[in-house]
Amino acid sequence: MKVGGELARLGLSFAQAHALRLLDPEEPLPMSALAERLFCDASNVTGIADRLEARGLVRRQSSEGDRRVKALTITPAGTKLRKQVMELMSQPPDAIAALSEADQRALRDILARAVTHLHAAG
Amino acid sequence: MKVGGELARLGLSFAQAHALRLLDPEEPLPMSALAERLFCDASNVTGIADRLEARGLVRRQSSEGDRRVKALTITPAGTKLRKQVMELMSQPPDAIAALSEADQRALRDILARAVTHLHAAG
DNA sequence: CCCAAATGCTTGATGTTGTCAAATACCTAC
DNA sequence: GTAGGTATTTGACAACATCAAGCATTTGGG
Repeated sequence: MKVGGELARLGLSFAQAHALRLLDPEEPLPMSALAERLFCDASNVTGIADRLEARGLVRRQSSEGDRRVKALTITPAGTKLRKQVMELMSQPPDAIAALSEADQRALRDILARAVTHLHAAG
Repeated sequence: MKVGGELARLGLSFAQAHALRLLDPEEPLPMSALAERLFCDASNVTGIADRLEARGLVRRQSSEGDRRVKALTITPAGTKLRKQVMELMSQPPDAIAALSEADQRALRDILARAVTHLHAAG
C-alpha cells in the first residue's frame, strides 16, 4: 500500500487528499478552520483550495454573516473523489496489515487514547 | 514537543535532521544507501547533502574502490549537532508522553514488530 | 458616529522537498 | 574495447511551508 502513489493516480497530493477528507459534504468549512485542522498556516490553505477549486472539487462560498470568511463547499465531483480517498486512506499500510489482529486492535485503541490527549492539550 | 520548531532552532529541516541521524559517525554512507534509507530518490539526496555540506556538517568522500560512489562522512560539527538531534527526536510528542506507561510500552513493541515486517516486505 | 485595532483571506518572496528525464562519469562483462 | 549498467548530478517543474505585507471587513471604545 503505497498511499502516495495511489493518491497520485487520483491526481491528489497528500495535503489535498487530507483537506478533502476534512470537508464534510454536509457542512461548509471556513478556510481558517481548515487551516487549524491541517495544523498549517492560513496562507497555505489558499493554495490548496486554489488547486482543489481549479479541479472543480470545491467551491469558495462567502459567508453571509461575515463577508471576510470564505467557507469551502465540496462539490458533487469532490464528494465522489472524497469517497475514494476515504477508502484508500483507511487501508492500513502493509507493515501494519501484517500485524496480528490483537496488535492491530491494541494499536488502534492506544492511538485513539493518544488523540484524546491531543485534543486536550493541543 | 513541537519537533519541527525545535529542529528549526537548530537550522535543520526534518529531512536534514533525519539524514543526520542516519549517518553513523564511525561509518561513511554512500549517497545511494542514504537515499534508500530515506525512502526517496537519489537526486533528492544530492540537495540534502549539498545543504548539510554547506554548513560543514558532512563531507563527500569519493570511494576508493568505486569512484562513482560518494560516501557521506559526518564532521565533528555534524556529530555534535547529530547528538542534539538524537536527543530531541527521541523525545515522545506530548500526546504519546501523556499515555500510560503500559500503553507506551505496548505501542513501542507493536511498532517494533511492524518495522520487522517492513524490512521483510519493503 | 468614527476611528483604531483585530480578523479572515490573499499575495509575494524565499527555501525545501519531491519527481522525472537527461547528462556525466565510471565500472563490468562480454 | 565496446555496450550496457550504476552512482551521482543537473535542470525543469509542482507543491508545501513560513513569513511579512496588503486588503476588505468587522468590532470595540471614545
